[in-house]
Amino acid sequence: MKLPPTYDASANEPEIYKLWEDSNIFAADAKSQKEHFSIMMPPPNETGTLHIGHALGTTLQDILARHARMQGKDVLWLPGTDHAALPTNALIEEQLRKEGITKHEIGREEFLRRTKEFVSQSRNTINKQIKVMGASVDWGRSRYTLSDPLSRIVNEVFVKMYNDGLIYRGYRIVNWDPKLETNVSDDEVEYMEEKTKLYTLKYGPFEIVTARPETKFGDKYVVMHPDDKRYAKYREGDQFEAEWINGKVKATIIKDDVIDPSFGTGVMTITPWHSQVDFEIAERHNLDREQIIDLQGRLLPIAGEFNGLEIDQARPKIIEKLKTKGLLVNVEDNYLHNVATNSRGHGIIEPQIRLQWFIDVNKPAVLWKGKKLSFKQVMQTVVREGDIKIIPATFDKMYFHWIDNLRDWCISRQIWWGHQIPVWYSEDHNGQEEIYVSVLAPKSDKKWHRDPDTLDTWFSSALWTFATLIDPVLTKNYDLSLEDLLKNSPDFQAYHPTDVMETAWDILFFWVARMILATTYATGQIPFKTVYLHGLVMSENGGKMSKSKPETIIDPIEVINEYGADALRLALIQGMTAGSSQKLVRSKVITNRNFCNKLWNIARYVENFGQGNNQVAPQDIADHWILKRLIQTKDKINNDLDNFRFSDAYNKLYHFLWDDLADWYVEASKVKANKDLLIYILKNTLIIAHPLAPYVTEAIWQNLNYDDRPLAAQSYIRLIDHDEVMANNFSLVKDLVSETRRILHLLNEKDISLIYLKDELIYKNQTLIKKLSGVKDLKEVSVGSGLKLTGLTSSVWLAISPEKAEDYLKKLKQRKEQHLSHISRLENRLNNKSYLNQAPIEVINETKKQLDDFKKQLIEISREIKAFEAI
RNA sequence: GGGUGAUUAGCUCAGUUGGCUAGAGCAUCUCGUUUACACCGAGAGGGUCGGGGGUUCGAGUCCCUCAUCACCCACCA
Repeated sequence: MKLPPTYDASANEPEIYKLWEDSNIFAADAKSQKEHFSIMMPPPNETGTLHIGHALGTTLQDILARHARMQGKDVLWLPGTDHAALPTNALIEEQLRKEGITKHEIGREEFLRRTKEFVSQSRNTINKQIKVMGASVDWGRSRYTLSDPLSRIVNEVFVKMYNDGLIYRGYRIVNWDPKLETNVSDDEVEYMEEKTKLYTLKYGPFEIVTARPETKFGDKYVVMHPDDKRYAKYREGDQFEAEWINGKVKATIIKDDVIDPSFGTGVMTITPWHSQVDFEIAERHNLDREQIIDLQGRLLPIAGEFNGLEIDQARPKIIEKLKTKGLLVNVEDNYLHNVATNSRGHGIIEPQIRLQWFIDVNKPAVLWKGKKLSFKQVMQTVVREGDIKIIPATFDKMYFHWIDNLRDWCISRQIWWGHQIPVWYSEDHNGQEEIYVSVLAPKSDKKWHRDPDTLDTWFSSALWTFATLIDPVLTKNYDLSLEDLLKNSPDFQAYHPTDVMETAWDILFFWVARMILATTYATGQIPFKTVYLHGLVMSENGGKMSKSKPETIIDPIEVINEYGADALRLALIQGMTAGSSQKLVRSKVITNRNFCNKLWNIARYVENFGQGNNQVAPQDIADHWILKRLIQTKDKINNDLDNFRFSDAYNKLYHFLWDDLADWYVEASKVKANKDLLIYILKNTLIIAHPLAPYVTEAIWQNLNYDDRPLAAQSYIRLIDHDEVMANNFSLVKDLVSETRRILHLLNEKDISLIYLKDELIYKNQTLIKKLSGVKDLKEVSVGSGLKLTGLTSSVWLAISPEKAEDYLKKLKQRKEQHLSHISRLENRLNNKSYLNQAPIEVINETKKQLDDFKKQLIEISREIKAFEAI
């Protein structure tokens, strides 16, 4: 089949993906004798479509997977999706709101039915998109966090932690979102800057400052710094009466050093039920707490006449009342402060004290390498001791800092979409609450009711690397313990710990850290050996892409439709460095589309020579040279990919393919083609390029019928030998050609001959040199004349009269100056005793060689200049 | 308030333990339609590596300092 002149990605890609799927080459084989390699795809949220960040992650993982496969490993790249409890729940509630109904009206069951319908649609879209990007995942092993098998593991781990005393239930202050009626973890809180009023109020003998007067009804403690001299006469525990919003209150003095004496008056009252800091003060001093605001964000009866009002309505009325009572001292208008919001849905967080489930991160109950450690300690240990390596290493600091400040993890949520907590309650005969914590529901005839709360989404995601590897069939057997399940699952035995976790750095805490926490505990293994973190992809103007600003969003699917998946993949990794954000500019995508087309056209050229022969051998100097370059390139790319240097690998491929192969070897082959070698070089270039640009390479492979098995199933092979001297001879010819071209272009001359003194290399390759350099012809002479080339060991002249070469003379003089300065720099270096004593011998030898080369060239250049001046 | 990272050609970015005569792509300029490719070929110009100081035989790379930008954490009563 004759290839068309340009590579049309959209015409080739879908068929190729189908070919890969049909030939089942991405299926892992746990029983294989080959070395195993495993990587888990971070499961995308089933809330919509994939964004450009997913495209980057998918590309990097695909490169790793294909590279490992070509190294002859048995590769498992496991795909899947996340039920994304909070975001999904928020989305469905939003839908309901638009329809004018509330979740309470339709009930839990109907709500879940709707949600399931929505996510299954969303999942289809996502899976399609993953295919479009060319991801070589094992679809047969696709997993879902809210599926039965994974839910079983979620329950197992919950129960195990509960039995080990690592999960407890308690009254704690949580981040309550009245909008979604759930609490969220600290990490899910997002602060937004807001200008508001700051009120100074009179409170007994003190003045206090607040931005939130509506929380103040129950305040009966006044707190100040113990060392604050202004208030030295007050002692802890002193009491006084104060006129307050709804009449007189009895207040108590508390001294605590969290108070900043320089803020406001240095005195504050506290509301432990609705503030983290206040709650902690109350804990330390054993103080009363009272709820002021209910879970829907309305004031409670303690607010007296304001009972039932929403915060926004109540605030101005409260201030009005304070004013009439003469308690309002001052109002500052533009007070800048941060409002806590839920990062999903942006409900304003109202701290509340609630009975919740927590994971204790400080209790030493995790057995790790023979020691009992706390979750915090395990998470620190595995990274510090190098069991897990984070790339780039700079994220270590962030990781440790996060763990140092980690508090107990609140894992219960009040939303409906998610894993319902496996806890049941009942009353015993004394009316005392009885708790039943188990993977299965209690069977006794007592009346049990299940805890209505669900688990934080990240609890199930934390199990992703191993829960996905447990045999789903086994999970139906409840006689098996978690240990049994792990032991009897071939996939877990073969693929865990996984080799790499590749993900965006912004979920290092949410997810990566928690996988480490849960996996070390549940399996005794690390979840992965290496964590590779990629940066954010920014819009063309450098800002973050955000859903609220649709014009900033680059849709990967649109880009792929226009330029092809390979072009997008290559654009994303070109110049990318781990952990740093990058801007995706259109010109970059075009460049890489062109790259794919270049490869396509090399193949078109090679296609002309028909089918190859098994007898491949280099003959001419160009053959030896291209083989040498191919081997070097292959080794370097393999090394780069082994070390996660994606951009470097691509850079080397780019220049090999474009500069060496297309511009030199293909051109040389037009003089004399070694057909079999040409095909051999192309085949192996395709193999090397395949992990980076899978579609176009496979398209060529298929079109040229290179093998029965797809390119995606091929392995790197040991390349045939080449001769060093021959290869270097081509380099000499290349230099000669380049210099000739430069001079001809500079002088804007054509139809010039090259003449040379007897030289076997030039004699043998005169057709090649003539064709590549564009000279009229080559002649052997006994005496040279014209412009002598300065860059070569042989004596070669351009047969042009020197009078025509004024520009060239200028150039020569410039070069002479440059050479002189280099020479003096290198000589100084070599005269420096400290340098000679301390620099490594290779560096010194390199310097000597450089100096030598410069000197040799200088002689040539000077001689040429003299010849000019003699005219 | 605490911390981290960035600053290299007009633009987007590489530069792995210090050895660099600082690279690439795009853009610019010159020449060129030689049938694999104009999504092309040949050639050229363009940077005192943010400023200042230091360590070293040697600094884009390490240290200090300043400036600007980005991000993270904490949270302001």
